Amino acid sequence: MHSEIKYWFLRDHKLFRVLSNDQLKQLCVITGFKEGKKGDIIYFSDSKEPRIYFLKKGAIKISEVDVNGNEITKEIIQKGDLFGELSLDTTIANNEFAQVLTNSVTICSFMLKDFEALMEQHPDLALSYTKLVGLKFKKLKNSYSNLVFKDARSRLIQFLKDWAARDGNETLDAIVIENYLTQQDIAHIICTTRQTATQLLNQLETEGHLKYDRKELVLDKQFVLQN
Amino acid sequence: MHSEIKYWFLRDHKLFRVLSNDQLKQLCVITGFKEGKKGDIIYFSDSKEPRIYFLKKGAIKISEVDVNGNEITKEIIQKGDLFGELSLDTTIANNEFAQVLTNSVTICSFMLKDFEALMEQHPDLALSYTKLVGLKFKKLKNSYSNLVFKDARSRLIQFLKDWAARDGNETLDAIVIENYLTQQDIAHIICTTRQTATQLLNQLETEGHLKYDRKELVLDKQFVLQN
DNA sequence: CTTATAATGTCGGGTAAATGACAAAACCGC
DNA sequence: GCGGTTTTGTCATTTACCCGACATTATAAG
Repeated sequence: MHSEIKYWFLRDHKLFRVLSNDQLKQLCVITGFKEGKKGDIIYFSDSKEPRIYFLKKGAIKISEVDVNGNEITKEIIQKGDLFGELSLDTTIANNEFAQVLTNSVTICSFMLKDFEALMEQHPDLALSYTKLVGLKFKKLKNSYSNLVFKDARSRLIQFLKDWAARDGNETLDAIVIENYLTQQDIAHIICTTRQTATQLLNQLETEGHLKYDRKELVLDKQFVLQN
Repeated sequence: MHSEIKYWFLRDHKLFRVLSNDQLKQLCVITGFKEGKKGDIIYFSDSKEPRIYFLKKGAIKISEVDVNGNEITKEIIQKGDLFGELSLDTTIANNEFAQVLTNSVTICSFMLKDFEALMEQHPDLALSYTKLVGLKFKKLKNSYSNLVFKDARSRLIQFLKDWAARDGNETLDAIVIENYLTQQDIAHIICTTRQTATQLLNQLETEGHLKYDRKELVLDKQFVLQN
């Protein structure tokens, strides 16, 4: 691929459409360009030079592992989304990392300080970015509430609905999702154990709401619309 | 109090120091000035005219109640802090409200749209604001991890340490906090029941780590530093 | 001081979900 | 195809915490 093309990857994100070509070049995404395959770890949050990443193709998860090896997944990042040190804060450490879920990903990235400089010059950009962070903040608040108020089954259903909305292809009476998540992955997202996730998925399948296999997930349309 | 003085309340927050007097006046905080007493509800998140609030004096909690009447407290706001529609997003509903904890509070506020307009003109402001929201985002991520990884006792201890850091007065071998929280309040913060919170507090008291009563909380300094 | 109200203390039973352990099935590289 | 590895299925046991109930104590209000 010609490197000229790589420069314009960021245009896929509405945040960067307000920028001129020269401004976009300031971010110097070429050096931050990379491809990855399933299982690769993209970054650790305590890296010396904080960056922001743009996912051009594929899907990744943002996770944290505690001292006992327990993992939770805080967010699934899809094609066209940003991740990394979005909070612009580099003082408080957190043990987050990003791992590739799909067979391959394409990523470009830029340094936090370059981005901040650009925002100083471009108030539009700063405001849009603030809203982007604000939205992610709000979504996490929502996950937090769900975790406290709802049981594992409800959280699973909620997740499946969200996944369908983000990633599903509608057919006549179903929504089909190309499945790049194991039941273990799903368990981490809804904050439960693998065994519980398995049981609940089978329970939902028995009830006729979905069909799960390693390749794809088919959700009953009625089921997704209700609840 | 002269209304001229009220205008400059916001100067207490470092976010607003970059602004000129005229710019600060644009926010029109006078109309949003109010005092409140313990138990008062300051705002609901689904209000028609979203605002951002600055807490000049006192302490409040940001909570959510679900359909069954269960409550969680997402954040304690102290003197000098901002709250309200900080995410700048008005599309997704969440049932948050703010309630006064201390005997009295002093608050000023301004409308979201005025603030956004100001950020458009003042990239510095937008950038600082993003960092502020980013920090809150990061703190919530931390609470989320704690909720999943740690048991109620650990979460209580973590909360007490945070509270001591924010609000405590150091003595020779203890940290004294003026107590404006009931055990029910604390339970909401650490996402457990009142009964569990009570048991854990008494357990910690029996172990000699603290002394809790309705007026004040005394934490053993060793205890706060360790763990 | 008296009484109402709110906050704290305590206990036993019930339960969702974790844990650990193992088997079966699906997938992948060769 | 075969053999190793990953993923999924199932179950019996344990546990942290919830839930409801009630007694006791502190605080506020008349």
